[in-house]
Amino acid sequence: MNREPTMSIGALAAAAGVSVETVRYYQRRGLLARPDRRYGTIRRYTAADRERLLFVRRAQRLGFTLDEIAQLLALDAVRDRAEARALAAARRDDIDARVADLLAMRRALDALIEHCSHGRASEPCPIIDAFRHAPPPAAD
Amino acid sequence: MNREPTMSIGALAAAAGVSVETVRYYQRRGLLARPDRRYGTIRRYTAADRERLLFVRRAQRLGFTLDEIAQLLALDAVRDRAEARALAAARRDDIDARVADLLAMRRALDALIEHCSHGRASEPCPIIDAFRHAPPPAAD
DNA sequence: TTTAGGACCGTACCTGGGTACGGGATCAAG
DNA sequence: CTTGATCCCGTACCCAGGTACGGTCCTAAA
Repeated sequence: MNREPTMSIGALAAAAGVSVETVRYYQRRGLLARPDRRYGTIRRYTAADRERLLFVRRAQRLGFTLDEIAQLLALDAVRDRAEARALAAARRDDIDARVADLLAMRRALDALIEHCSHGRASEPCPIIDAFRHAPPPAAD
Repeated sequence: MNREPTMSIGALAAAAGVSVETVRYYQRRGLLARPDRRYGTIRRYTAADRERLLFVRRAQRLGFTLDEIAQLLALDAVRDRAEARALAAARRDDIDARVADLLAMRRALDALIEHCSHGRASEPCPIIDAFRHAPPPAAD
């Protein structure tokens, strides 16, 4: 594996399937280092930079926010596994809560759609009607 | 039920559990009408206005965006049940897709957490390691 | 050598669903 | 009549996660 800084920012971005602007954005956010310009005035990137960028994208796909990813990266630096596990568990619980929420919505919508497909047209639509007569929303 | 415009914007907002600013925002978005100021310089609202506001909030709780709610309101005005049903079905499909996504994330996280809790400390954390060696993310 | 296509940088803008601010008018209570 | 709470309105700002723009500089290929 090539450890020499050979890639331009464009090549790095392409290798991870993101835009150059996104790479710069991650640099601003502190997720990626901005290498210094030893080789002319253009910054060059290594395979390690590419791995780190891919890491960010993969973690994003599991629902981590950029802030959480920054934390993971920091935990990795000090090899704090317990903390990393806690972070992952928090994400999992968050996902569980969101799924439960979505399923409740789904059931409600399903009932409405079902109800709406029976019954005569030009009566008020049960879907819309339901919003009109449902109990007031709970405080969030 | 009182059809006279009696409520101030503050009373209206309180009745629906939202802030005055939110009511104004909905007016700007075209979800709520801005009554004219026939009774002095202060705008007054009716029970119908309150119902419409509650409608908006309930629909929001089922995951409709404000734009979709505006559509529902328009469909209601012309009593287009088929279209309302289509909108609800689209929301439901959207929810299904999101749930599937979240469950995939959840499974991946679970596997990582499980894997991480076995194995010796001060080795690289499997959670973080997984991001490092996983296949490149699919293009979204 | 010229020229197209990057790279560089700072800064502004986008979405969605609001929240906050500031200055003036008005209303109800004491 | 004054005080304090509301109302009115326009405008700016917030969050995340970027995208877009504009101007200058650099580099590789013909």
